[in-house]
Amino acid sequence: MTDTLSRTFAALADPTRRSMLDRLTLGVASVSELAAPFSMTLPSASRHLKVLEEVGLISKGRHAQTRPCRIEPALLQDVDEWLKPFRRFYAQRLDMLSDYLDTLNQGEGHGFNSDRP
Amino acid sequence: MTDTLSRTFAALADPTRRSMLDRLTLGVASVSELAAPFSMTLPSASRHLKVLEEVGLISKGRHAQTRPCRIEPALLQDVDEWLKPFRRFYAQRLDMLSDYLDTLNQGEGHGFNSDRP
DNA sequence: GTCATAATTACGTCCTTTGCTAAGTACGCA
DNA sequence: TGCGTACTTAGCAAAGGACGTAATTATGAC
Repeated sequence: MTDTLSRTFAALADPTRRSMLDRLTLGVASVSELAAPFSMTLPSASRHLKVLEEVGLISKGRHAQTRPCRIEPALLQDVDEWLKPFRRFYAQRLDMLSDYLDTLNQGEGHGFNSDRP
Repeated sequence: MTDTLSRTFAALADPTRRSMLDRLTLGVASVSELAAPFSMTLPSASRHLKVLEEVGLISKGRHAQTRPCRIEPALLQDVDEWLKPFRRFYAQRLDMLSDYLDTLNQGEGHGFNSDRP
């Protein structure tokens, strides 16, 4: 389990860490701010943020005593890219992509049948 | 770590299991077929498939002695849905979504531009 | 310098995961 | 009914993850 995608998925396999990432879509936040919604101790929350930082899903700056955290989107994009080959299995249920994938299936003939599950 | 999304990400946090899912995009395959590319023993590979089945990423049928496996796309779609709020952080680099998101950013509510290429 | 705040590190414990080997189950066929 | 193939279960050891408490570093205010 040493590759980047595996470590990314492992980091996302925790509801606390996903919730922290959700919070960060609203903007930069300190460790304490990110820890506040949870019932765990600050060291535990800090370790979750360290996991996110070490894998590369967030980065931390410095401002006085606080460590402002922000999202680093590259790995989430990697996850998105990994999902691509699977989209045709549920494309008809995806609002955002349905028209695009319908077009792809009808026209381009990129090597797969649109009537396969 | 009992919620579905956490168990899904945990199941995907293993290169063997992701590789098995990749293989299943080509169509149904038996346990032995899915295990063949890996250097591990058959019981270990079978256990990986059991993890995928228990979380709901694949399902197994029965055909003589074989257990044909197929992808169950619902959870991958859940992952896709979870990614949605993060797409705006890397949208300009996503081929598939760039047109849609450009439209969105220009002020449209949520309609899909149907006269797009 | 002294003190308070923000965050991290150290350490111990519990639980889960992953791999192996060996044994067991389910099915089709002669 | 007995045999081979396909797969699963059982049991064990090694490794990793998540939590808490206690101690430590880093910065700013006084």
